[in-house]
Amino acid sequence: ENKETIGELTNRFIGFMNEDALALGVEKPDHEPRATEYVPQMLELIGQLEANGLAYKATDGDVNFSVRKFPGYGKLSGKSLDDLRAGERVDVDQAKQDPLDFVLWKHTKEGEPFWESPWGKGRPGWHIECSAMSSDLLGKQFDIHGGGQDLQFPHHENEIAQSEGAHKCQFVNYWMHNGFVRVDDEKMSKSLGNFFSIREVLKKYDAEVVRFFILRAHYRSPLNYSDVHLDDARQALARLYTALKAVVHGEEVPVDWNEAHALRFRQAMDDDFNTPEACAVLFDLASEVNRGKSAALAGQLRALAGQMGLLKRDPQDFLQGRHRVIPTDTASATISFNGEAEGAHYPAVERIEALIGARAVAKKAKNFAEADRIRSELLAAGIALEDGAQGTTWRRA
RNA sequence: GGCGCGAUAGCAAAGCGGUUAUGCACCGGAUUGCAAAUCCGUGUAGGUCGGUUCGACUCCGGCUCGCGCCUCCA
Repeated sequence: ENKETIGELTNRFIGFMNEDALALGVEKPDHEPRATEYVPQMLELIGQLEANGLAYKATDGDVNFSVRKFPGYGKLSGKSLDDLRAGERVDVDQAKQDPLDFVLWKHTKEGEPFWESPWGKGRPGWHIECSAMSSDLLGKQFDIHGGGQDLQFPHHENEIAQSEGAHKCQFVNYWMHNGFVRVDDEKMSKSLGNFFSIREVLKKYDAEVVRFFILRAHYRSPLNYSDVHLDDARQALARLYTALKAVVHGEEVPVDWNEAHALRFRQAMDDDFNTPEACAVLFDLASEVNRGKSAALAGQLRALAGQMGLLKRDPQDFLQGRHRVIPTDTASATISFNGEAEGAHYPAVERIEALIGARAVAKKAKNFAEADRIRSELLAAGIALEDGAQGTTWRRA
């Protein structure tokens, strides 16, 4: 519609995705394969499946995988071929030998992109892409394969059938399926109109708050998104940063893995990535930091949180809402305090500091009415003051 | 209908066959000029019906409710 080529369009959206991931503190993968660059490997895999008697060319020109000929079919999702109701919602393709057979190679259709192949011009089926790319980059057998729980069947089941059917060895050692994001307890979907993107959320909420919100729940659980929950996460994360702020702990130190909290933390993370339990350890540690003002424990708190990509910033920057990373339409940009949350208007830092100074003068003169008036004025503007031994500090309320 | 996952206090969310999860919110106290932050303390749990057990939120079974998949595409 907008005259972009397929390559330009996909590159544009890959760029957006990378910006969002960067903002959330997601580390870059070692490989970011693209299906279109792996067609030769896919053809090789399909050829191997044909040689092993698991693939056939159907009357319509498609090359299909024959699920009945692969003994383990259904082992991941616990489905039985005889119980599945093919054609329940969509008419069964008559060219298939079995209704549940899936396409490895689609014959070309007018106006669609195509590649040459031993089975004629066409394009790959969805499932074969993943089998070809993963075995090429990670080997015929590898440890962990992840994905949304909706992909377990048929996609991951089909990946297993293809990969094990071609290579004759176990495909994946562990499967990890994550729960869905819901909005106000409804499934996020375009038809419900409750669909929004990461970058829209990041206009309103700090990326680290979003990251922390996700880590507070187990990856397999459904994640119910709502502003109330994001606000809750922000308050909780502020407690951790406040503990760091209260104790001077100098340079960043590595995790002391022999220390009690670290042992609990590691145990939780080793148990199917129990990040909620790991977060609980961080809060216990924060309480101890607050009690004992121990620089060593504060360093440990920051180091352990860093394992999950948290608490990496200067505490004041977080508490005062500075230096947020917000994706833009062009490139990621670090913005400062005044470009803050959509629709909110906070006073300039100079203004805040001037008012704090004026309040200090009033307090010294025992003019508490004026001091309280200034504090109220700032609070109404979303700025909370805290009087400590080292003077008054401020943060976003 | 089949297969799978889930149901925890006001909200969110874990572990665990008997002993405080944790966070937010709330309440009492300390601290503070008053607050905030922090500390100390209290309270509020485990859908429902049965079973196993000396003892069940935790194990087993039924039921109810919710979610995913059972489909072309991705």
